[in-house]
Amino acid sequence: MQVQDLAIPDTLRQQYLGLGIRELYPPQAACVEKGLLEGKNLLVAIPTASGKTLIAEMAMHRHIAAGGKCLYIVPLKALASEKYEEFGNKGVKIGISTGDLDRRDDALGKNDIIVATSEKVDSLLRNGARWIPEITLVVVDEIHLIDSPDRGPTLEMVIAKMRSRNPGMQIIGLSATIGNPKVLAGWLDAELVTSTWRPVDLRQGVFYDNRIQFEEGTRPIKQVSKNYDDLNLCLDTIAEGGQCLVFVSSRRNAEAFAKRAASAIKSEDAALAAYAERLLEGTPTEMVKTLAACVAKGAAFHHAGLSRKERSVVEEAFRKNLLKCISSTPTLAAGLNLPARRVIVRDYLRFSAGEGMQPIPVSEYRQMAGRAGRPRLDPYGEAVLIAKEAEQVPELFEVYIEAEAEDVHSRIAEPTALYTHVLSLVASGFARTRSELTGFMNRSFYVHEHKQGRLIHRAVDEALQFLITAEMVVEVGEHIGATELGSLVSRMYIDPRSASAIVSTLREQEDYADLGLVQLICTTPDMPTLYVKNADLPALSRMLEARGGDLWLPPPLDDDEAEPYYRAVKTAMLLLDWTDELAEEKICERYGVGPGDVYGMVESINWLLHATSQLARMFVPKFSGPIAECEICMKNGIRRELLPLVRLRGIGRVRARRLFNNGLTSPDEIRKHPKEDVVKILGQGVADQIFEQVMPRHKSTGPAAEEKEQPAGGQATLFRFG
DNA sequence: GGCACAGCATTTTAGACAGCATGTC
DNA sequence: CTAAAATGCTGTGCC
Repeated sequence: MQVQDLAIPDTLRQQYLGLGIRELYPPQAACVEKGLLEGKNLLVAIPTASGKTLIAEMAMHRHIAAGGKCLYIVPLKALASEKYEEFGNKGVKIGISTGDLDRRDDALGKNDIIVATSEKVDSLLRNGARWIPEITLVVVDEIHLIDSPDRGPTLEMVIAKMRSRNPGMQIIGLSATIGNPKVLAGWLDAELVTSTWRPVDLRQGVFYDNRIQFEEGTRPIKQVSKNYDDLNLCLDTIAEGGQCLVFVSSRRNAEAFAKRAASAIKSEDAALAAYAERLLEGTPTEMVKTLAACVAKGAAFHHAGLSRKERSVVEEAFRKNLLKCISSTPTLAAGLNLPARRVIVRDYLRFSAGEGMQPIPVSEYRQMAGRAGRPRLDPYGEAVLIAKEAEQVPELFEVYIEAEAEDVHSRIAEPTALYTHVLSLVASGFARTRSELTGFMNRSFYVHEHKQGRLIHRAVDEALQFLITAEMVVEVGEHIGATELGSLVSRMYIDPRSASAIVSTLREQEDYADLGLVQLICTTPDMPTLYVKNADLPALSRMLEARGGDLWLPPPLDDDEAEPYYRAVKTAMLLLDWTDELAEEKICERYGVGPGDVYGMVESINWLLHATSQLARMFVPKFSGPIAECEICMKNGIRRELLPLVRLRGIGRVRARRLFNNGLTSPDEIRKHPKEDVVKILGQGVADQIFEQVMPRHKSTGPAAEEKEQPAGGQATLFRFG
């Protein structure tokens, strides 16, 4: 099918022709034939990198040309940014909305395409974003993630809510190949497009005894290292001029492989040295030093312990073909598009708590294998599994290479997933009575899949009962509605169980304590917690001994609850070290984590502290002041004594500390000192900025310091009935 | 008695969404 | 419950 003949806007056609795209890939053509450009719903279940983006883009431009608006839903923040870039510069307005990147609500609605994560879309629906009814096309990327136990229910609910709100809208689901695409397509009232076609030839094989056995023929691999097959496979691709991605099961494995690869590759490139230098800026942690040493020699590792900056350095250097090899945990498999000539799936067993070592699912193998082969750059891609015994060779072929993809199932019948979604349906007006609630759930993928909803209706009742007991929902005759608390919890996007635990524990306390507060939040299901090692136990007991009085939750008597308790306490300790201004590298060392973990944890607690301070304002006003202070301390990573200083614009944790240690402990104090003192500490520019704020020039406006201050009392206008 | 070290036993183990309101070194 | 690598611990040999 020729681009020339497509019913797409002419500007887009010219763009494509300009890029040398004249003919559609077969799966793309199939989509057009099934009514992609005529508003038909579509489920496109095709392999990674076979042109899904173009399919979505053509449909979106059609809608925009007809005055419509499009919503593109992605599973990861990193993917949102990637799609934002891809869709940009083509004559339409793109907006992006994730937890940390956001145009304001109303301005967001001015865009033609809005890219957002599924949770953010859910949140926008809960908060009543005004542009939602204008959406005429929803594209759901990686729609098979509806099967994910933790995040799948949100995706399912978002799809159901959007379709319920905008009944005439077109929906396009983009999926990896799955076992039961017809069932999913049936739920979406969609035409189904499946295909195994790929733009770059993918050769899949198993390595054993110094050769790769492909489906057709074998390929010998030179044995450079005696002990490490994975390294030999990697060096083989490099010798041939390709790059290599190695997927392993743990961070430690990823780092160990990168070290080995680095000392075997030994690149000496000035550009690589510059990247390594960039990593070492500031005071690097041990992990970053290791990473920089590897990068300098042409290899790197990639896992969630890396901060965003570190990740982007690695990704960029790999894209520029400077890095020859990355060893990675699953971060890279699911995340952004970073293809390589050869993908080595070294560890296909992964530890899982309570279940021991588990084989990874076929879908995950496919996702990793799909990274092999860069379109237009590599002649072919290779995905290689490593066998340790001869018998494993046919087994791996059977279990992964020739296996059918798994079926996709609804995960929405999990009672724990339903608390938040039932509350949201009630609070945002999707269900005003029990029968409306049942009616909504009857249109879920779960009921479509199982042809009956006994289990789910029971789970919904259970969730509703919890919400009524927790005073988030009230039932008056026929009518069910959200209370002020329920509405707030739904809009803050926290788990009702978290909110309930926070409110009831706050109410029980006589006195405020940072430790108790942070401990409480770390115990909620919304907070990720650190793993507790045996070696941590002495330090934890010492802490419980010394500061037990400040804890708000006593140690459990039951052994089963000991682990989550210790995890929460350890996490709380890390966060208190952060507000105690302990240097990042010390925190990483003390808790055995990477910079990325620290940021992740701080980000989570900030979100929950914000929610907690809103809850406290409403229900436990005596704590609302100190909690709001704790929130600012956590956001900046400072002790309480610096609070007055960070209220000034341009002052963060470092500058505030420098001022404080020089005796300038508050804006008032600064005003009393000669300006030269501040210039000496922070330099001319910053000093100017500070004095502008500290010295009131107009009586009417007052100093900026006061404007930034938050009101401590209740703000009735913040809340409205749902 | 004290130290170095081989060899066996034990420990440890992936990832990442959300609020809010804009500016740190 | 399944693996594999790093770290911890014990015991031996030697001075």
